[in-house]
Amino acid sequence: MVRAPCFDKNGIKRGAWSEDEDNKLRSYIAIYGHSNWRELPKLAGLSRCGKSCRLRWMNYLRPNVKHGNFTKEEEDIIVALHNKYGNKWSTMASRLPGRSDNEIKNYWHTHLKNRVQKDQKTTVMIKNEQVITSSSSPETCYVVKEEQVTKAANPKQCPAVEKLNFKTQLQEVNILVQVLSSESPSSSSSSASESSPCSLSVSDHHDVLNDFAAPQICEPDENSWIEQFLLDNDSIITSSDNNYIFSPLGFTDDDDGITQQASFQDYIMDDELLWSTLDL
DNA sequence: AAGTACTCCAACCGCGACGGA
DNA sequence: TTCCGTCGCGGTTGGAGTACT
Repeated sequence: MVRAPCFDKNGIKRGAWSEDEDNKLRSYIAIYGHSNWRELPKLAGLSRCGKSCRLRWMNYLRPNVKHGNFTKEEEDIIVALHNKYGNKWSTMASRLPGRSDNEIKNYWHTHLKNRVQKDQKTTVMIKNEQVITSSSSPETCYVVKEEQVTKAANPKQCPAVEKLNFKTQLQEVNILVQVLSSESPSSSSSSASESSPCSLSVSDHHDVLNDFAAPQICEPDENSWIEQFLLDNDSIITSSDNNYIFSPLGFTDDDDGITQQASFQDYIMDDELLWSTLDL
């Protein structure tokens, strides 16, 4: 499954790397590092170009590089990051420890792209009439249409319920926020809790829910599932230094005291808005 | 068993970004 | 400011392995 070794007109070897070449590169970098990729192959006794050495090191020989199957969690992270960044493979790789940009790119194209495209088709089909189910009572189905949430007369009218499941979307956001908050510039200099780069705060749930600015609900007494969901899922997230807070109310940056408040519908219905709100 | 089509991933290529002279 | 060398990124390709006919 690799290119057959060959030599170009300058005597530079190309194609698959041999065990011996790997060892040479590995041991050279272990001793001298890789400050100059161009000079490295000569010094290490390799008939390769610097670019090829760099690629081999970054994708395969580097310590802590994981090989083999991606976990379900890794898949979710990749999908979430791709939503946010598009084809920024190196950015995605920096948030997935042990995976190279090349590996993520390959995995996306061979495994995830088709799956996500399928999902998007389903979303487009019901673009103007989106559906949410309650996580606590799946038999209840809400239709969101132009700033209004109405309870569907018949849950069977909700053909794509799973694709737009509220819980699933927020879980995806939670994963992304955890990944992103771990590399937030301000969190690195934090003097606050050291325990986790991303901790959940439930202490403000009550206030948050009191302030909850939901759009017009046609049947206000029957939206209790929303509260129930919020309590069930600890969906208010703060980074360890409390600089960033993600909550159903908006994305808060305590540094300048600005709270960007988005509508309930924004968070649930519009991926673009949702990601742009998480502008880290 | 043999031929063909398809899958997957390591490696290559070209280009833009960046830093130093 | 411009030029040049190097690095890193993202798209593409080659070809071994596997599935299908």
